[in-house]
Amino acid sequence: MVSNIDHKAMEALLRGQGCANSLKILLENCEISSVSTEPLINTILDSFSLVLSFVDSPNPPIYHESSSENMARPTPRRSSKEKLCGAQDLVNYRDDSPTPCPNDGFAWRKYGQKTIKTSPHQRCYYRCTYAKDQNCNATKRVQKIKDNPPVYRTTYMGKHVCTDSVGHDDTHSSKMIQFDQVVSESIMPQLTTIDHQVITMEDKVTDYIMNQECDIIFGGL
DNA sequence: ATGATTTGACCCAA
DNA sequence: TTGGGTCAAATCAT
Repeated sequence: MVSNIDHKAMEALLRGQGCANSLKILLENCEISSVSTEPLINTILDSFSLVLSFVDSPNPPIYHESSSENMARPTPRRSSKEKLCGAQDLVNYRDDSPTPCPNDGFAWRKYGQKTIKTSPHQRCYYRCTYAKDQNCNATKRVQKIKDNPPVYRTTYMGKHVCTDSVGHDDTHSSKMIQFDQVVSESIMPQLTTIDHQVITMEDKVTDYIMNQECDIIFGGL
């Protein structure tokens, strides 16, 4: 089991690495005249500072981009024993497995995979691990939408009603889902960022497709 | 043995 | 009829 601090450190490292790669691409393509490199550099430095703070301090500062308890973490592809349902954040996370599945703090079980007509990539379907046990109807779809750098679109549908949560209370009838800003838009304009977006789920909405799509970029890691 | 993933089949809406 | 979403048996991993 990886600690929460490790999750945040990993996330910060990946963010910094992603920005470094973006900077590299900009430099290689001589695009520094059109795009400021300063935000990239600052983000990289901030990432390292954050990681160092985790190492130095037993009580690391709360990362400013996150308001919920759990950050993504690089879990092994199979973590069947984990009880993770309840975390909210969708973060920049790289998985070396052939089928990247960014851990957003929920426990998901894959139940299908389809080739999509309009896309050369397959779409994977996941549902909450506790869908049966607790009648949790949360599902998500993950589809690669871009090759280089690899960009994955995750679409969340339904809401978590499972109670096996860590940290965040997810049992309310109204659902607040928050996504971390992965990388600032000025840094990666191609990335659809959702900065602390809050979606309130009303009970009257029966077909409450959240359709919160977040393009997750695993830039050249 | 148990739980997760894979994958072809099936269902249904457009 | 076609394509997207889900089911469920087979397979795999622990």
